[in-house]
Amino acid sequence: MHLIIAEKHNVAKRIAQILAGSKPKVKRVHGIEAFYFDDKVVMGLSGHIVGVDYPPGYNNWQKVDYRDLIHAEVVTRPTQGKIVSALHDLGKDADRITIATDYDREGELIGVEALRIAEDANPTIKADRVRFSAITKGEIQDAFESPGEVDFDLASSGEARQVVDLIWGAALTRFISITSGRLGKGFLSVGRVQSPTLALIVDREKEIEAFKPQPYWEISACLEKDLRVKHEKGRIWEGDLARSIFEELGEVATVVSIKEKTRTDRPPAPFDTTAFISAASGIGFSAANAMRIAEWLYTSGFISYPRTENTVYPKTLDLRALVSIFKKGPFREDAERVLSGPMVPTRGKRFSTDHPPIYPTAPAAKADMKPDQWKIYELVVRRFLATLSGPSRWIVMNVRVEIDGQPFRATGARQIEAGWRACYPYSKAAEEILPQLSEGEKLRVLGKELEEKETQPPSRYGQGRLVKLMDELGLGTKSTRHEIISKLYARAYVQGNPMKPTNTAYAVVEALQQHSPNITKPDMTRTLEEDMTKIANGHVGEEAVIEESRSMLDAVFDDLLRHQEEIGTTLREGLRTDKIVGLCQICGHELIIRRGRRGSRFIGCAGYPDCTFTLPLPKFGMIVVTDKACEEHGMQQIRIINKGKRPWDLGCPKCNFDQWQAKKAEEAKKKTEVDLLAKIPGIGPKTLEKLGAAGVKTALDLAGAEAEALAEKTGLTKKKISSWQLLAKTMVNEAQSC
DNA sequence: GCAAGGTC
Repeated sequence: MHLIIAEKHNVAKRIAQILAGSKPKVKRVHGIEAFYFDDKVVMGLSGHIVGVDYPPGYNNWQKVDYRDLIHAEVVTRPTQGKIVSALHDLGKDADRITIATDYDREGELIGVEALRIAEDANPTIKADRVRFSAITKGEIQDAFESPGEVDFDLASSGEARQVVDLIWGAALTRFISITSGRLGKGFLSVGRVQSPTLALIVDREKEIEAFKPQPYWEISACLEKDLRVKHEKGRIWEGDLARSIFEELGEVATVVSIKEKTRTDRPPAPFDTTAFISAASGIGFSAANAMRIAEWLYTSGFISYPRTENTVYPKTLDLRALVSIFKKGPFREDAERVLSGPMVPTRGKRFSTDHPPIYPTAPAAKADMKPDQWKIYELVVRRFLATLSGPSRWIVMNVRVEIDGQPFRATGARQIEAGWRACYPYSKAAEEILPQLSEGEKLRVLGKELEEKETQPPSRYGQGRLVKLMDELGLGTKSTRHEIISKLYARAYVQGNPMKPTNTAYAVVEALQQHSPNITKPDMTRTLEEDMTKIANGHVGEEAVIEESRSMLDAVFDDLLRHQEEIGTTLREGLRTDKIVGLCQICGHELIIRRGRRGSRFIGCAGYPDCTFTLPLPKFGMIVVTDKACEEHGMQQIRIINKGKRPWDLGCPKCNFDQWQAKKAEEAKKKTEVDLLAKIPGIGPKTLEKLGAAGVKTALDLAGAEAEALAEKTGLTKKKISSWQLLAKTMVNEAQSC
């Protein structure tokens, strides 16, 4: 039998369909679908099916020596048990295995992982490799007609990457966590990709803090015909100059020149993952949420594979047929407009062979999905249609005006052809219509304005922008960038969007920048890439690269361990400041998030034991001290993050506690009133039921009820009710007075 | 309980 291995289930299915003349037979092996035809069977993996880790015995963070961790043997073990078992079974019966995983480095490694399992089951199995860059009939058939060899060097380079990442990540993560005392659930982490990313955010925040705003002035004037003009100098840095210009402005403006130009505004390139996340971020989706929804749309058959670096549609894609699927439904008008045009697709800068750009694969109705899913689907459809639309055209008008010798200008823009903007409303460009004017025309000056402004600091990174930046710097991959960002939130290194680093992040980045600077820079990824290329080319062995990396890490630890005490001090100080909620209103000391003996958490006063002020905090979830303060109590608002749930904005802990107490008191009051009703002599369970059905549930309800109406509703006598009411009133009064 | 990389 001939066994064929693909990287994912979907691809296995497509390959089987293409290679089998007829429909392949589906059989489950250990729960995994395999596709049979002739004497062949195709099976899909789920990416990596094994992973690297330390052998047992290295699990105790505090007890394992760092040096041992750095030099420990790294083992590979199955992470996808069922798939491994299926592969083992199929391998036993196969005399040939063809690796048909994705055509890239990780794909080669994933293929070798599968091959090793098959060889374990059948040592004499013959292996080969097919390479294709699109899952089309032509490409697949060509690839299978001339298979090549498995590239073990390329796979080794991927393996070196895995080991280096594990060793550096584990050793530094443990060191930072132990040294800061943050063990258990709230540990601090370090990694080749996450730490440089965090450093970007921290460095930007430092820039913002160090920013000194510069004052400047802008002069504008309002003219007849509703024409607003600005002084040509734009920003004027000297206040005296600005004032003197402003004061000398007279009553009449003269139009000096009018220039018109047409401007074409080209449609956007097809979506790769980075551009997709960036666009989704622009309409309010976090990177991780956008990818989660895209994943769902993909597995539900609505869009193509969402993890791609390609911004050029492959020739084999039938664009006209694809647009035609939207001839019915909400995109009808746009689809018809596109179909009636020349339909020349745009191309982005990056052309790779991994997967096509993201495009819609099936029509859908709004009712088919949840609102967020629809928003993302609509974005993909509109982007797709936009890439096949013509440019948007504008007439740009530049008007120069003089007021008492001072040059002013106005710029207008009028859209004359919407082009792609007709179907892609996400990036707006506003029109600015200027009145009809002629050169030499005189206009009265109706008003003038001198505005004092300040230069603004750079803005914080939003998630979309950060993903773009990571892409440019080579940090992470199309599949991992959004996960890395989620990780920074999970570790409480950042909060909000745009992202603001916490003091913990400052402290960790600072410690690393001082003692292990390479892990905080994108260069580490770059050097690792270079080493991997060397391994792939056969110039150096996997082991040599790993050993060199180990000795570099040893040198880093020489320094780290020498300074462990001072690193611990600064780290703990950073962590402490993230736990300050505000100042105690009783004694003025800091209010700090503390941990109780049984893992409970509370806000306590630093003045303890002299001051015993406390506030409770929820048992579960990560507590985040936000930068918003309560106006009434001056305390920072609290946010609780539970994995997989929406964050809970608890707000000011004092307000929250007061509300909770008020609610409790209200409930307790209600309860005693309920209890009181049952205590009235003559009211038994049956009568209680009757009263309850009539809406009388507490003694207070009874006291306030209209006796006659209640008698009618319950069938009880009015006399009885009246006597109970008397009792109820006294009981309620008594209860309230004590 | 650590990383980053595949995929669902």
